[in-house]
Amino acid sequence: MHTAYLRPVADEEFSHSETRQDGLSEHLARIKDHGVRLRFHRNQVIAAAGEAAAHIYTVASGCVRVSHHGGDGRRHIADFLFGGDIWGLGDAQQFALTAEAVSPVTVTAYPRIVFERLGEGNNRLKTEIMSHLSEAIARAHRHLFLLSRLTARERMATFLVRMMQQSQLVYGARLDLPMPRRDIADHLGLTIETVCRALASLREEAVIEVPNSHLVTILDYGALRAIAGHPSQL
Amino acid sequence: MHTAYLRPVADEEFSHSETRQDGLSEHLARIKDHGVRLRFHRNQVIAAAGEAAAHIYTVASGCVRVSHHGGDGRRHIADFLFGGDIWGLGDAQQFALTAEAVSPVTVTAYPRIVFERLGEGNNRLKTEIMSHLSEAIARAHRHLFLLSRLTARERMATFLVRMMQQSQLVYGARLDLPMPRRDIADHLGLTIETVCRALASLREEAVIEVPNSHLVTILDYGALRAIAGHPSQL
DNA sequence: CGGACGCTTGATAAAGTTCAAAGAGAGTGG
DNA sequence: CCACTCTCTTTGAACTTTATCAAGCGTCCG
Repeated sequence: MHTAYLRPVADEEFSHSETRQDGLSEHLARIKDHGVRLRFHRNQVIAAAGEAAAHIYTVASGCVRVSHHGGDGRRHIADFLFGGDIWGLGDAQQFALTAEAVSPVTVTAYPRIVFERLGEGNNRLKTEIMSHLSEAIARAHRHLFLLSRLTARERMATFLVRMMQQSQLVYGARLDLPMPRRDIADHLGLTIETVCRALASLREEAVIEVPNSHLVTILDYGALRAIAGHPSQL
Repeated sequence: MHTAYLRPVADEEFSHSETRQDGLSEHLARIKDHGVRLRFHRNQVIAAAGEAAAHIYTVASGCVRVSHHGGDGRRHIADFLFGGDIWGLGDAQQFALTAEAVSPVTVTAYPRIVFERLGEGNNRLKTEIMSHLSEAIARAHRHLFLLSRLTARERMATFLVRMMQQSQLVYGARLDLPMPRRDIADHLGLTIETVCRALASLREEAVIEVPNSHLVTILDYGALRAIAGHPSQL
């Protein structure tokens, strides 16, 4: 029996101590008076690709997808963000990707200009940003390998393991997937149908259960990790 | 007739004014006495994944592939580096990826510790590094879309356009591809055979010529770009 | 000249996509 | 509260793209 993935329910008030935490939140706390709290409905655009990158965002609650839209309807979701995740760092003048609400979302938007002023002469902050960007690169590279070389089953298993590791939405062995199948498909470079079949395949082998479409119960975490493959891919 | 891609032959001595240039080279010039020039044969490992990230590298000449090796022989090449490109920035203690020589390569290795000392209190340098990392993220995201949603032909066309834009190895409309088909395949998430067939398909439509396996002549750059698709993918 | 290696092309197979249809769930209005 | 509708999910069947297997070719180098 694996228990390493057991996690308590995350209280709203704890959301800033959550996943993918770098030391940036303490810096943001210093300009919290400039932060504006915004709410978005499901599928609402938080910031569009091409738009002037005027703000930096932190996700307070909910799930955000960050995606690239090709001209002809083809789409790729680069990442899902959850409570505590930061987005919009980096020095691009315009956003390269679009951020949309997967579920009802609350974000805090900090004017970039204030953040940059905070960074001037603040070496520790710049180091933290570099660290954040480095981690983003490492994540992207792991995903490149997934898209380049893993089978549909392996991608699905890897995705579930990643969600287990980083999501605040784990209750025991139950994993909440707030995003629809289409989003998972566009994240893993598959179609909706293949995502369904990959889940069905894992279900048939008693690795997971799928009580409903937004919930997955992990029955055999070891098997799931084994299917996902090399640890460096997670 | 398109001429925008015409470029002079790059002289060895000009290689530091080449592709993907950020403002980092001037900073490196200040610690050039600490730089060690190293030569590598084809397929020699310059730095392996997992190895302590003790140095930062700049490519003086030749072509380097940066790759991720899955346990079972599956491989993905995240990027190809050419003269002037810098590699090893970011704050990871170990390299996440392996760098190998595609062709005979000359690199300059700077001890990371010296570089970091240079960065202490040097805000401009840190800003440059952030900029470099941001660009690396943007590149990775474009490649995620390629792997996720483009067909073999589209990937090949995109690859050729990218190489045209960034390579120093363009002589008129002739493009030198120093890497073997296997490397291209592992970069594009395809097999060797599919790379061959994609090239053959472009050749049959008179978009390119392939005088020999390391040389491609671009006959119709406009068509190539059209096949590659949305500009944001390049 | 011979052998090794990399490239190309062909035939077959497999994985995943597309098309189609049916079922499940959530929200809405009567 | 129920019926209705809309959206999302699931499964099946046919098809397409790409991978795999196999053979032949060219070229580079000893």
